[in-house]
Amino acid sequence: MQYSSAMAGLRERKKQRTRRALIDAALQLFARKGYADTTLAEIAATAEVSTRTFFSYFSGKDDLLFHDGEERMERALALLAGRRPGETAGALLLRLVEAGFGWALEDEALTFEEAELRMRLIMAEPALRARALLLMYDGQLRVAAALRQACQDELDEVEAAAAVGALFGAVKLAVMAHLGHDRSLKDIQTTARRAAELALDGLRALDTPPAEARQGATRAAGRVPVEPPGMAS
Amino acid sequence: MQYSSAMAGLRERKKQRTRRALIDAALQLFARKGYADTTLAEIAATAEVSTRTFFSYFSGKDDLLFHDGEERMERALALLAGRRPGETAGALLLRLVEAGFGWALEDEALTFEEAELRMRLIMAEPALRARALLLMYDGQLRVAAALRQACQDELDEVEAAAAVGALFGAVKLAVMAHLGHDRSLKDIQTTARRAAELALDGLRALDTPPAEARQGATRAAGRVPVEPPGMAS
DNA sequence: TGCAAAATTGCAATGAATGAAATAGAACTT
DNA sequence: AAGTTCTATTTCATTCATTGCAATTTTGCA
Repeated sequence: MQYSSAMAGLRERKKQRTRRALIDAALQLFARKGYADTTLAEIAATAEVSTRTFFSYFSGKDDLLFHDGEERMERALALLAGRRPGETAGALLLRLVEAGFGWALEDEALTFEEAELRMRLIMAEPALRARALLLMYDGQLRVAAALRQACQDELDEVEAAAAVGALFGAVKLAVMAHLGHDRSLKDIQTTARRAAELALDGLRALDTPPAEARQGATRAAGRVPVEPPGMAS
Repeated sequence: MQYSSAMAGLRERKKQRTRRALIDAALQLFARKGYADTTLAEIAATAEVSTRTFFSYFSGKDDLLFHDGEERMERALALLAGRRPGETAGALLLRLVEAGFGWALEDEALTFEEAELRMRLIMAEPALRARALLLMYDGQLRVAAALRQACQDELDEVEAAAAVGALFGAVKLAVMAHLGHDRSLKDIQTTARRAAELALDGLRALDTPPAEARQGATRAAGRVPVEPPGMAS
């Protein structure tokens, strides 16, 4: 225990380089041959390390694609911990969603191409989809716990969990279902906002289709009147 | 193609028996030694078939535990297709949630012990949790599509997906977070109902903690007045 | 009984993942 | 600078899930 955690030794720098080399090698191979058809041996060889070494950097082949999740999570938890004085639980959660978009966009160290490749791989490979969902799920549990902490006496455990589950569940499914049609970042963001608004307002807001009372004060955002009025299969 | 799908030939009955034998053997071994420490070879040996044969019944070790998902899904889709004349989208979804509980309870061919064992295994093994979440996710997409179909002109794609995601997301996370404390079926059901109500009413319903207007007509269920009125942090 | 389809099996191979011991490379000490 | 300690890497062996293929057995039916 010579020096503290924030070191700059050669050893540490080398490890970071190897880590990047593994990720880059993997992404490149995945892009070229697909996820399933790329072996760990190939990845390790391309990154110039032994196959065994791979496992001291990542817990498995899939872990490679989800290496930056923890950092995001910590920022999310920090945001929740920094709840503003008069802020309601709903507003706090909404702020988290918006902040998440900001983080995703301003993320250096992750080009658009990489992000898109990753998304394509995840959608194509069930194993990766499952892993992604697991991370979301575990993350939501942590967010729910943090929300409960931030709102102490206002929310019980079930309410906090339900709120988080509803909000992110809505956003997730809406974005995923909408994906495949278009892929403009802007459109996705709009979709996510609509879904979030819907979760905040409650599903019953959908129960009055014959135009009326749909302009609740909180309904100001998103919601461009774009869809064709009539439609059938 | 001598006879149609509903046959009773010896061949078919034997297959069903083998299938059950595999499931039973697996559950028994999982219960005794845990999921990870049970090999396919052991399962196959216990069920008196070759290891290779296992794969003509299940797609993998994990598939064994999720064999009854498709049937439930079909019932769910049928329920959605049978939307009642004046029924709102929210009411329809709520009816689906309630029906789901009914199905889970009146399910012969699955004892409480089995259900509980399965739940324990899924919670303990990340790989199984991931698989379960994947099934839920894919299922929700199908439910959203069916809901969209059932409500034709009332919901666009994003609204349908968001509604389904919010409702089931809330129920899922609330139940999961609440699990571990108690395990009474009744309690779980109550938790699920509260979460569903919350998703239907919208998260903003939580935004007015200083007692007032919290007795919306739809808020009749659960919700015992337990929390301390005051709050600060 | 005998034939055709379907199910089962044995065998081999691939690839992910893990454990253990040996080796090489850094960092620190004197 | 040489020696020592700590850590990363490699090598080797092993287990296990999964898949393809060819051989074999079982079942349904004429």
